[in-house]
Amino acid sequence: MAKAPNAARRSESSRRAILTATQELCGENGYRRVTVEAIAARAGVSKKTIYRWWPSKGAVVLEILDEAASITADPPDTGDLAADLHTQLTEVIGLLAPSHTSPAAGLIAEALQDPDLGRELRERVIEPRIAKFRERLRRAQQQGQLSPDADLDVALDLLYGPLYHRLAFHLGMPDPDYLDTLIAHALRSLTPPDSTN
Amino acid sequence: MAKAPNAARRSESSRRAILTATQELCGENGYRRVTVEAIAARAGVSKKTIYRWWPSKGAVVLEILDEAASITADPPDTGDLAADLHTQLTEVIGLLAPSHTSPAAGLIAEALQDPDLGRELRERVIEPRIAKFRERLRRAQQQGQLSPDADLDVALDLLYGPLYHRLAFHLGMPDPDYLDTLIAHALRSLTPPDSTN
Amino acid sequence: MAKAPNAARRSESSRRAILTATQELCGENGYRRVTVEAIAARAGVSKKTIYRWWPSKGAVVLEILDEAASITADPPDTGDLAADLHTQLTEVIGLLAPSHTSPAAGLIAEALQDPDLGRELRERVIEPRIAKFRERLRRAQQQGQLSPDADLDVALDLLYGPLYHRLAFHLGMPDPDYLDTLIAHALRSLTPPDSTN
Amino acid sequence: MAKAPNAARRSESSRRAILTATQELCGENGYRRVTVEAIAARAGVSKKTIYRWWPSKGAVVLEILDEAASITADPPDTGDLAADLHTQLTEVIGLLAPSHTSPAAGLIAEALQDPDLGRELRERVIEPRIAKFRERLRRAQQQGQLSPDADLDVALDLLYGPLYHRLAFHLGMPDPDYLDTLIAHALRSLTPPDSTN
DNA sequence: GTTTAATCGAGACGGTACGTCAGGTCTTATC
DNA sequence: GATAAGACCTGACGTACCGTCTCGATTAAAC
Repeated sequence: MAKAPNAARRSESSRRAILTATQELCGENGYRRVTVEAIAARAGVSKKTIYRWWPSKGAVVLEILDEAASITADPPDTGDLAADLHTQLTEVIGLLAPSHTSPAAGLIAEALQDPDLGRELRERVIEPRIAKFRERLRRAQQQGQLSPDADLDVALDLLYGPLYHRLAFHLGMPDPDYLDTLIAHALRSLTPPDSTN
Repeated sequence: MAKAPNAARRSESSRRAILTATQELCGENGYRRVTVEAIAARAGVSKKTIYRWWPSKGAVVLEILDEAASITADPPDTGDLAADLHTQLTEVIGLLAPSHTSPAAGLIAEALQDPDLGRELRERVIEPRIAKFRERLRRAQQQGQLSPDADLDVALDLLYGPLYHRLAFHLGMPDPDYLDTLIAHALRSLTPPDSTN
Repeated sequence: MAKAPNAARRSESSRRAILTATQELCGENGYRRVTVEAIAARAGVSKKTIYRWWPSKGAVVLEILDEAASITADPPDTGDLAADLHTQLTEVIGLLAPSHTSPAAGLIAEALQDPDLGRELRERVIEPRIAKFRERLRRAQQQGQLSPDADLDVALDLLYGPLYHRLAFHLGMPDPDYLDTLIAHALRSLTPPDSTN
Repeated sequence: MAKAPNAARRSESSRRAILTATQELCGENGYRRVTVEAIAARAGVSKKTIYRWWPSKGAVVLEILDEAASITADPPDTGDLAADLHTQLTEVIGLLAPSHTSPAAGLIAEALQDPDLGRELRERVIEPRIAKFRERLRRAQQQGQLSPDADLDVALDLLYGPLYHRLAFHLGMPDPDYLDTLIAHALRSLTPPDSTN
């Protein structure tokens, strides 16, 4: 505790400048080519200030995603499950594309090879959002739109999986029609065969 | 043209040493921490020799995967589709885990941020294998095990997707039971509702 | 003018703590490795407080020497010129050795490359002491112990010179016997050849 | 031994560029303000190349002095001892002045606080030259120009000392007349009182 | 006895340079 | 002509201090 920098005296303007510069540089050059030096230069900030508050470039980008995620509303619940899923997944697709300039895609790539960063990413950004998504699915399940014994983890894998499959191999994110097809298949497999839906 | 290295004079022993050293170093330190310098030192080879034949560390690893893929047999076809899928996906899981020392996972991570490497990876390693996998599915479709109008791309997304979803967030690869569950869901959504399977 | 610090409000305890910490750190690590940050930490003082009253580390050390010099008595005058010179030079040797932890030696080294600090050092510490030394020599001259036309600057150069010559090349300070030899030579060259001394 | 860089492959042009750049920068900014980064930039060389062959800025400057010393002829021997000393000391004065841009003065200042550098400076540059100077004095002694029992170390201290005394306090190097006076005093103290010189 | 204004501790800040590391190119000598 | 060895330029890394600055809290002078 005693070693932590004194957050009370932290300069909010520097923090903002760093986050903004990082986002801009990701957009311009792609996550991979962003360097801490360039962030510092663009933000008009010393490298020390970046390293004082974040352990690495990845942590800065993580905070960007974290902020973005905080602002984002909860998963929609209009009553139409398929439509809500479409809305939700479209938003995720928007975060991941285009993969070579998306901070999110860059961070996922780095986190793949950095367990610490991966854990941070999962705990601070992914799981909270997934939890809400799962709640949405649970509500649907309680309303009989999903099989009562459906495994919601399976649902998450079937719905999110294709996005990351395609991301991994630059296959291009699903277009709206294809996304609907994917959702339809996922839902069909999670719905009782004799359902009257 | 005159500048292209003359493959006829290429030293096979150097090539082997490089590939072996790379694979060992990936296993020991993880893809991320492997450097061309370390490969050269371990292989008893000059960096120049590596760069003469491969453009980057990623390309070396790609060749390792390529070789491994060539050796691997075609997707199994025992007649039992679910079992064959299980076999096939288990093999992929074996390639991807553990994600921090798997050359494949490392290469996917790097390719995410390097379009050229991504293209190479897709064309030389992924697509040929997927093509065979798709053939296997097509045979199943012709035998009525899948809906005649099922979209095989959807099948690929539903079957492979969960692996990459879990890879992306260090969620752990599916265990055999869960894998069966995933396969069952995928197949159910690709099978006519009135199917007697 | 309004910006000049108000000496009346100055905290004497901070001043003392800074000077003490500096002296300790010089002794422990050598002048070169002493930093303003370390002084502040050791003294329990903010860097701002140091910079408010001194322009640099060198100035702090200068004040230490200045204080020490003020305490020190005037050059001795027992009537025995050679003995008095021996006493005086021995004291200077004590200040300069051991050269890597002596604040004085460190300051001289830094002043060599910093004209401003050099001027301060000369004006505040060196010249006042040299003036008294010169007076002592003048008294000796008036008493016929030195040639009436002896150049006292030469005397200073011959007497002090060897110390700095040896300091410059880590040749070790003269031991008492050698010091006597040096003094004898200096005096001989400053004394009339037919002197009956 | 195995860890030492392979001097056989060393680039002489880089070495020259580094030494030249360093000398220029010393002359322009003074030793103190010369940085390894600036040397590298001016020489069109990477910092790595500098650190491969020298441990520090001081070592580079040391090599400059070493080279200069190698080129310089031996101490003169015209038979006129006082004149030869004058020539020799004038050359040393030329090396040390002006003290704020002279590489030699800067190096002496740094070596004062860096025992390793000090030892290198002494062994590689100072002692070889002093040895020849001492030989010159010994020849003079054998020819009866100095007292047969004169201590040549004392001679060195008396002759070189004033230069370093004045260097230490920015007192200005002796002008030719004053230098003659100093030499005359030193010689008088080293010559038998009844000498007929 | 209050004001009140400067100093104090703490330490964040923009900088400069450090010394190190790896990338990818080029040179030299060997086979 | 390909190779092993490794020097080279480039550029980024993460760190150490510099000297400046902003914050409340303290404190001594002026009211």
